[in-house]
Amino acid sequence: MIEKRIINFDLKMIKESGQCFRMKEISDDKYCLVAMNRYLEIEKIGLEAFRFSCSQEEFDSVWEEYFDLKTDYSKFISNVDPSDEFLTEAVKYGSGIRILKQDTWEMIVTFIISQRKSIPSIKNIVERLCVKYGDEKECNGFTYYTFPSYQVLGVLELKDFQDLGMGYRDKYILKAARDFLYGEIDLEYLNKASYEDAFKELCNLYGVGIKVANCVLLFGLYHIDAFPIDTWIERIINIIYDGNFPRDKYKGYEGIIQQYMFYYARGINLK
DNA sequence: CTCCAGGGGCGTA
DNA sequence: TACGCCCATGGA
Repeated sequence: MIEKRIINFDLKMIKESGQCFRMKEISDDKYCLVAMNRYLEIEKIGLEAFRFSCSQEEFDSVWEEYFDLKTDYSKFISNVDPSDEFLTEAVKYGSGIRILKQDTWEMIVTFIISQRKSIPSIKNIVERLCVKYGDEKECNGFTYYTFPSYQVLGVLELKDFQDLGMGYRDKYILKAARDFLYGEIDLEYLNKASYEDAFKELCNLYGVGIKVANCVLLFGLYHIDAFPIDTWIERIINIIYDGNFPRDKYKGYEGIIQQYMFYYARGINLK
């Protein structure tokens, strides 16, 4: 157990921001997640104070980077064009959001699953996949399941996915797992590649298009200039920005701006 | 280029 | 109990 003081960090906002699917609310001020083959609980114990259920060493080596805690998000918020009422409200509304640096393989599979799915549905499928093919682990008496590796998924057959509810996406995931397993695509390369190179490589995967590739780039590879356009963002651009969002104003970190927009639009149920 | 399947759960009425 | 929609993509 360690305690940290962190600003622009809201567990509920991060959980609801649609970038991660394995974070759960235990109570109003307490959340847990399974990520990076570990289980973590975080409790809000004061205005800007949090208690992490891990050692200082684990925090330093895993979670500080995972939650992007070295980045000052207040500068993204204060740089918003004040004449842009929607975005000004959006960053206020989602001021505790952070872009997580999640496992690349997990992001590929998760966002393949996400296509044409609602967030609750995505969570259910991911959980079933982990329970069935992840490793069972235990932390302080709590049993959890890690996200299955491509080594595990790549040797399965299509029928092994059928009771998980992923529908036609099963063939995409099996093919992706085999591509990694047989070295058709390389995680090390993806991690080091530029935005453009990683984008091209991701789009070569069967079932990965522009939207999913940008989600992997943003939520897994921390290319914060990636700007995924889903139905919500498309709706915002059309309704609020008359079909043209001024990305240039936020060049280099438009992915973070995108996340505020997404979270706000969903929160107010923009129609 | 356009159109549409594909599987199934979730939210709204 | 219906029915539209869902953080899209591949293939015709």
